[in-house]
Amino acid sequence: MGTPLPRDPIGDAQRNWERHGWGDVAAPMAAITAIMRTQQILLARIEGALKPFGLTFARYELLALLSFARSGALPMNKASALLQVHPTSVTNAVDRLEKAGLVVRSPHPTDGRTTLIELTTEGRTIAKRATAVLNTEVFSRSGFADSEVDQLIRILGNFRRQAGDFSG
Amino acid sequence: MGTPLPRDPIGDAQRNWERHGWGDVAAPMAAITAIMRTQQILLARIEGALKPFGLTFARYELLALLSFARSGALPMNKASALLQVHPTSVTNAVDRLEKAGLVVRSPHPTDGRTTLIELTTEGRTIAKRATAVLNTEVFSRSGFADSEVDQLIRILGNFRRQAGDFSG
DNA sequence: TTCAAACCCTTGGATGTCCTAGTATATTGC
DNA sequence: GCAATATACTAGGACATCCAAGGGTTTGAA
Repeated sequence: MGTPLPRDPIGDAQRNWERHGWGDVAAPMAAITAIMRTQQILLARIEGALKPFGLTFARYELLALLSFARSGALPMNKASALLQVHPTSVTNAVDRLEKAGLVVRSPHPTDGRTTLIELTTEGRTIAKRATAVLNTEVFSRSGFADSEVDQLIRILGNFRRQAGDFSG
Repeated sequence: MGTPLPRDPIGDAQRNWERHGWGDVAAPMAAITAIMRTQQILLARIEGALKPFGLTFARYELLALLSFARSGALPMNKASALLQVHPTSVTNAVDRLEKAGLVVRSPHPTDGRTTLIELTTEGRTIAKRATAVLNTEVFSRSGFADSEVDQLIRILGNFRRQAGDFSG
């Protein structure tokens, strides 16, 4: 995975699709494959930036979410819904963040089924520092032009709405 | 993860970024987060379509790659390079595909270090059928307009080239 | 009021990805 | 020709994601 390939493998795949009679879906296939690959590249950059903090992207996302909650606490099911991941993924992330002392679980005051995730002081500090690094090292140098960012937000926003992510 | 949220969580995150003094990178952050989420949605659809074949996307990609190789065989390192995944991921996929009887490992005729992955007859059949299902059930109904597909291919192609995926 | 249905979180299992060795084979350079 | 370096694959481990199931808590309908 070091040296650039001489040719774009996704472009090749698209041509193969066309050559085998799937010309009508070759372009969407290529676009979707490109999304998969782009996600992989971006995730690697993000995880690299977070590594010094002992954080993964999944854990960082949870920390960031909590840091924006007024009280610094959220029910696990709410975190699961907002992060759009399976509840067990939140359980997993909270286990590790709790072990690292960045969050604590506490019982919900009125609903015995619910567990609140609460940011610790250190958790809030780490969240702030990690955000700064992520912003300066990854998001500010994404490689996307401003107009491309706008297009991505628009196109993927429509897609996510269609997919049932949100109704707004 | 069933009911749509009343508001777009990524839009909310973008506003939170702006509110906390990161307005200059809020948009790229939102675009990148949207890519992550879109990948997650698409992957779920793809895996759903492949499930009846006992395939995952990773295994399917390898099968498809082999099916486009003239001889129906490729060295593992070449597959790793073309799929842009770590060699151990290919080892993993080949293990399972071999167990399922869809590919076989064979020694490289001249290089003792290299292992060739070869499509079996059944592997070729499954690849063809899975491709048809994927094309008709996922790629042909991606939810992206034609113009959006073009923009995605262009924007993400530039990005991948910048990231060092290919030099073409 | 009571009890079934709904909801919340966790455990256990299957997969995928990456990284870090470790073994075997090729290539290179002296 | 032989030793040092480079390549190719695999084993083992850390994490993340999802699904299926189980146990506790609430809700709501009879």
